[in-house]
Amino acid sequence: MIGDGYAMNKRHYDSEETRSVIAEKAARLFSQKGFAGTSIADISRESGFSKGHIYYHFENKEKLLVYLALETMSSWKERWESVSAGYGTATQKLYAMAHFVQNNYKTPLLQAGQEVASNPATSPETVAQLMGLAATPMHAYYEIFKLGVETGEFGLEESELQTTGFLFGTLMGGLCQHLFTMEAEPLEALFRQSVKIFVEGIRGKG
Amino acid sequence: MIGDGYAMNKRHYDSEETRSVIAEKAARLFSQKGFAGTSIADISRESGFSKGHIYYHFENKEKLLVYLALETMSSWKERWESVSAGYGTATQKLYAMAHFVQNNYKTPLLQAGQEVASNPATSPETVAQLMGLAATPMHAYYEIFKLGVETGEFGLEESELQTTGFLFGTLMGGLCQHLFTMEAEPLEALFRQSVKIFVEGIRGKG
DNA sequence: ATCAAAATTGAACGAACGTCCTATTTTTAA
DNA sequence: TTAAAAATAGGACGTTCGTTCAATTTTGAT
Repeated sequence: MIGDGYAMNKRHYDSEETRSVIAEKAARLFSQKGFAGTSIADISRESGFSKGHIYYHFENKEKLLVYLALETMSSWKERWESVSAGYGTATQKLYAMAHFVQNNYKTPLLQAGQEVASNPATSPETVAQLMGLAATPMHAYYEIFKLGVETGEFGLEESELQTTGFLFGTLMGGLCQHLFTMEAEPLEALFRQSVKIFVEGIRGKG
Repeated sequence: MIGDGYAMNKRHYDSEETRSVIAEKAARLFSQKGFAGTSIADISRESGFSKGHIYYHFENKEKLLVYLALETMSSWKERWESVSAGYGTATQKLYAMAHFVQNNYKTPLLQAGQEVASNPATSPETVAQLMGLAATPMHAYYEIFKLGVETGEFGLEESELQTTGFLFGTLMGGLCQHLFTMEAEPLEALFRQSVKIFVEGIRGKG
């Protein structure tokens, strides 16, 4: 209790937990039913808090999605960097990424983001924020392929680095769409086979 | 004018054209904005026909989407079979497929179908119809890889045939999502590179 | 114990939604 | 030319939507 001079302005009445419950339920709903397909009433019912209270924590529906997408992506990046450090070769990192994506990448949420971004009625500011999101995983993929070329694991031209990362990301994203409908084991096999095809398809020495 | 005994019951007052205009515009809207994100008013505005008239041609919004998805897929199959006959090797067919998909595959529409199918409020009959749709392109992909194995172009186990087709389809579908946001040329390059990676990644002789 | 601040509710709003219904116009057959 | 049929428009319906707001309960500091 001594020395509480300044840091005491932290407000821990904890409606922080409420906020995170709302965020969690909203994320799942947006992922499963899309942005337009999810109503505030849905989020209210699922989270157990009133519609009005959702607006106490989030300015509006659009800002809620943006918040979710941003938070998801920044946490994704941190976690991947931690995982990535445990693997040495690009090939290993690629397999690790596939496994990581299956368990962490909330692609459907980013899809909801794309839904919002492609709506002409959406504010340019929101669009800009949402479009920047795809850059995070793309950069991570790019880094792996760049490493692979440097180590000689992969035989890619400089110009193919970006596009290969893009294609790998597209495939990862596509597979994630089946997260809610397929069982984990066969889906994991598909993730692994994806990596195998890419590794074989671009390996050095032609 | 002679011999009009029976086939005369064909009604060609041609509101058939109207129907197809509505269908066309609705398909583009569902593709771009999703099912929930597209209103009947949107379709009315875009097609130039009144809201009420849309219900003259289609029972309701859900049936309209099902009709579009079904029609799109059956026409897709016919056209592909016609194109496919012009190419001899599995590798050639794969490149042809990528090009064909970019110009014909209305993947976003099937995504809208998935959106509807995953909604618990959707009738089981509709769900069943929509879920069967993905089978059409999957079978076409499967046939190509099967051919490739038979000719020795590809080195795949029997058990990998289905999954490889599935992965190729996932990648094609993912790339189609960029049809509305990317320019045609760079997108075509991505389609081609996809095929290259697959062909190299699974070719015979290891 | 008291009181201001924070958290939370529930009702109310206008707008937009899917659908339906009644005209009105256009087409076809007689 | 006329009358039935088909095509089309436009508005009315009940509902649901996102959002706001005044009222209430809970919390933290004094």
